[in-house]
Amino acid sequence: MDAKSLLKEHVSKIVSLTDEQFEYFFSHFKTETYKKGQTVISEGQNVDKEYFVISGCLKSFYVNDEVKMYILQFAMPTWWASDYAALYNKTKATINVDCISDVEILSLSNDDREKLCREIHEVEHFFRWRTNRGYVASQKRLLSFMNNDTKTRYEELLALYPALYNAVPKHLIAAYLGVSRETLSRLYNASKPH
Amino acid sequence: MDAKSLLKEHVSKIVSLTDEQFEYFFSHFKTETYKKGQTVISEGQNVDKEYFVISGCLKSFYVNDEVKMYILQFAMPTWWASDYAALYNKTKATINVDCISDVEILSLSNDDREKLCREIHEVEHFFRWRTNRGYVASQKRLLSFMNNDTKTRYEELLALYPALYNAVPKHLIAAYLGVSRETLSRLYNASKPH
DNA sequence: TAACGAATGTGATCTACATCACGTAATCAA
DNA sequence: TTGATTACGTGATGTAGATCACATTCGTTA
Repeated sequence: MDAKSLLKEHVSKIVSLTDEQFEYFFSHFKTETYKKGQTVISEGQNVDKEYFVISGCLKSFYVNDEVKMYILQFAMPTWWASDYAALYNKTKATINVDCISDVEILSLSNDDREKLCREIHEVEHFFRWRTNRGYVASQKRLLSFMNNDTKTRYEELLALYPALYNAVPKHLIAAYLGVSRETLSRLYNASKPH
Repeated sequence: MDAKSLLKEHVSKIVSLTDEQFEYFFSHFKTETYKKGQTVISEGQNVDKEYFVISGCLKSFYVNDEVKMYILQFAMPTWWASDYAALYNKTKATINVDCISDVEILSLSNDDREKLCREIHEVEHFFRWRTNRGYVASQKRLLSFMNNDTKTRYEELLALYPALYNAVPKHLIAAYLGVSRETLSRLYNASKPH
């Protein structure tokens, strides 16, 4: 499916926009393509856009002083990604976003989002809905982190993103789960049929 | 400060409502008071309201099968609390909310919030803003969980809620940090002057 | 003011996972 | 095809924090 249709279908699930409204809405997005491994947002820079994934897979992640990486999100088609803390507060990025595969994404600037939200009530409703979902998902993941062991979280992750299993290297899955790649490897091989 | 003024001041920081609009907005809230230890939301029941804290302190928490408690949030005055997953998805509560002290809160039903969001664009903007902040805070806490040791998270918590230190028993702080009360006790006493 | 339960402190032991070290397999670029 | 880089597996060892057990202090209520 092309970018415009994908976005339209995604938005239509939540709010009804007239064709003119959607055209206007869509006119604020810009198509961008990246190759596997390229960087979309990197730590320290200004962030003024968020991204809607059309094809491929992004990851957003934090890297600490000891160069350990923690993945906040894998963004598959119809998912949104950015450094929202930096975007909303107009501060420098503290997280990175890059491409796990070749990707096509639509970018929307913070100013344009806010303008669209002001101009079209339905658009504001859509973005409120979107953040609500993100908030609930984030709380759920936090709880799972506190409550469940690594194996359970690994199974949860595969249930949430079944496509990931073959799409991304295992050390990235470990970085999402917050464990070392060695631990994930042992875990994974322990439950294999022998 | 009385409930109405506190809510008005809180909302005014983000959006401008006319006096009539605010009166109308406020008319959908209901004052509720609880004693220390009473339950506001408990697991398994239907959830149809969210709460704005006027005075006192709530906690929202999850209890797992082994009866271990994990605190998602301490809600102080001007903070909002509910089981948002249950509220938004109209499912049964999986988390509990109860009172750490005597409290006064304002309740707003889900239906009324949605109605107000439809009727007054500014109100929708306010709630979008509120969820955005919650989302960013939740992501930040998740990262801290993955990246920092218990001591660092303990110091972060006290920086975020300085009032907590004397306001709540230490085993609740442990439940927020996701560690056992014994571990927190040792941590805390290790850094004491002798 | 007595007494009971809740909150806290602290030792001993156990365990999941990190870290380090090294080897092998797969992928990619020239 | 080959060399280099990246992904992955696995043993040995270290450690933060869990768990269990029990003592002590504090607060509430009768």
